[in-house]
Amino acid sequence: MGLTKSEIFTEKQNHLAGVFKALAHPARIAILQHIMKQNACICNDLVGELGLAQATISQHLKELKNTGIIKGNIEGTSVCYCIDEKVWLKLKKELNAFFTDDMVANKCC
Amino acid sequence: MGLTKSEIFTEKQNHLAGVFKALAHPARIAILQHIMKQNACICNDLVGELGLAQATISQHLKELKNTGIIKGNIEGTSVCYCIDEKVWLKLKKELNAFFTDDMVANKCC
DNA sequence: TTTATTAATCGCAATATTGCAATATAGTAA
DNA sequence: TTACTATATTGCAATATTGCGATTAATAAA
Repeated sequence: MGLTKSEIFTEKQNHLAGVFKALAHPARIAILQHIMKQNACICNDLVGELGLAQATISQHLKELKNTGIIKGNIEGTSVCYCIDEKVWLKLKKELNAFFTDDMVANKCC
Repeated sequence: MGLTKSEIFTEKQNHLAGVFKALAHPARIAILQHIMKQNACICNDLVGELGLAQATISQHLKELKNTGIIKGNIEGTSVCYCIDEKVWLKLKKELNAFFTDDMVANKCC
């Protein structure tokens, strides 16, 4: 049906899946890496850097913004996007918890 | 077009995105958590636990198996799925690196 | 004002994902 | 053998995602 049955899962599970989903595209990975490399903010040099159309990149930025990972400041005619460090560290902790805390010694196969 | 232009990204970016994609569904999160909680392997008690049809769960398991996160051992008539610890730790490192190594002090917005 | 420039949004086509009923396959039990 | 159980696979419908051209909105420069 193409429609995820989110009602049957916990909020935490839906949230985690949502975070992973936001990162589940190479363009968005590339965008984040690009933002991280520049010690300063960048706007849409991305359009030049990545081989994607402006509309496409704008959409990916929107998705990243919707999940809170990045935030944008209008600077004159262009927009400056940066990682939201608070959110970033929170996500890092969450993912780490998923990979660690829930992991019980599991030796069978 | 619905078709990700993976040619224009690095292998690493595509790989990372692929890992995130495998985890980008609450059912797959739930399946992994379920496997982790049981100190032993489980098969398709999942069909009872989660509210999804057998065919659907089998498909999610297949996806997790394809990315290498879990592996399945045939045990008589049923199949025992477990986390592949080697892969799991590798992924944990990779994701951690993504969230840490590439992160440069980034104070602007 | 007019003209660029930057970025967001709209609308569409192509493709992917999700979910499930039905069926197929494989092993066990009788 | 037949019957049963557990999984996998197939085929389909509904929905989501990806990508982009075209347009729009907003600001800057002339």
